[in-house]
Amino acid sequence: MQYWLMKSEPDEVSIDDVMASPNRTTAWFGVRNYQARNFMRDAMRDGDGVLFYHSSCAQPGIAGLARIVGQPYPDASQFDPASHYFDPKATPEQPRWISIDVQGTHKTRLLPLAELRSIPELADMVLLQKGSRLSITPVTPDQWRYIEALLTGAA
DNA sequence: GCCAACGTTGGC
DNA sequence: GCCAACGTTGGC
Repeated sequence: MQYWLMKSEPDEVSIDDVMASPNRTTAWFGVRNYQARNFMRDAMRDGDGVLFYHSSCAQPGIAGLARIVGQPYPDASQFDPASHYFDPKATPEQPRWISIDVQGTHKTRLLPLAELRSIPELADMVLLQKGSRLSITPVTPDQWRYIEALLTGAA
């Protein structure tokens, strides 16, 4: 069991959008960074925990909890010339980019980035390191437990 | 809108 | 393989 933080622009897909989806599940597509892709392809497992993060918005921060569902599969948008995420170098025989399904479990209060930065126990989060921009970053079990308890009141 | 930081591309 | 130029991310 591993844990991840996944960034989404709420204008594109917000925690409310995820919770309103069938089965509260949505395809995570449009990742166009190799390091983030490799996490999806090589490390994510069915059931992994996800911190759902709102980025590039007025109130950046963690907005909910989710989990990984199933296995990765080719991202359909890479083959679609009309898509913003079209990649002319990708073919169905040799896909470059992948999707994975994410199921919302809780919408939480917004845990703002500034508050995350103020918590000593979370100082080592990859998200908070200088220059960190990756849209998918690993979260340690300790970091997960701390944030889960903070947001859900769970022990 | 600004800009720092990082990633990708492509000529050589 | 180097590296300059360019593009993107994302907080502020």
